[in-house]
Amino acid sequence: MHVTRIRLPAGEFTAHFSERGLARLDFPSGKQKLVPRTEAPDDIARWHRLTEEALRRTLSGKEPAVLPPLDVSAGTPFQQRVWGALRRIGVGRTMTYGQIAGAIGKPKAARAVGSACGANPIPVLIPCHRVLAGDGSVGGFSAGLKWKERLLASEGITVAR
DNA sequence: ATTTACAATATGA
DNA sequence: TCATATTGTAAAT
Repeated sequence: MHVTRIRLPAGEFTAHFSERGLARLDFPSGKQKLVPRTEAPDDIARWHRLTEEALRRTLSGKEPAVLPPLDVSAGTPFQQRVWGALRRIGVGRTMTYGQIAGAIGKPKAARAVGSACGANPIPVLIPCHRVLAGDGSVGGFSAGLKWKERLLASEGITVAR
C-alpha cells in the first residue's frame, strides 16, 4: 500500500493506493503524518496525478473529467452498493439518505445508509457530502460538518436552516 | 453470543 | 411532539 500526499489550496490530503487503485483519501488533519519514502510504480504515479486533478476540479465545483480507479474492495457488498449510488449524484445535486436507500432496493435502510456513508473511505470523489437528511438539514459528516458545508457551498448548494 | 450506537425516517399515539 | 420499529456494521460487553 502506497501513501502519497496531495497539496492543494484547501490543505494537504493523504491518498492511500492499493495495487487496484485509490483505496482511501484523508482530509487535511493539521498534523503532518510521516510518509515512508518509497519508490512509486508508474501506475501509482499516474493515479496520484489523476487523483490530484479530480480533487482540484471537485473542490472548485466542477465535474471531474477523469477519476483514478477506486478500490472499494474493502467494503461490504451493502456499502459498495451505497457508494455506487453516491457516485451517480451529479455535481450540484443532492439526495436524502432515504432516497439512496430506495435507489439500492432497501427503502427502509436509511439509517444503514448513513452508516455506510460514514464508512466511505474516499470522501469528495465518492460524494458522501451530497447526501442530506430528509427534512433538508445537513445530517452529519465523519470529517466534521465544517467540511461538508464547505464542499456543498463550493457546488452552489445552500442548506436549510 | 448479545447488546448498543450510528451521518434516518415513516408511522401511530 | 414523542416513542418505536426498521436496517447494516462495528464496537463494546
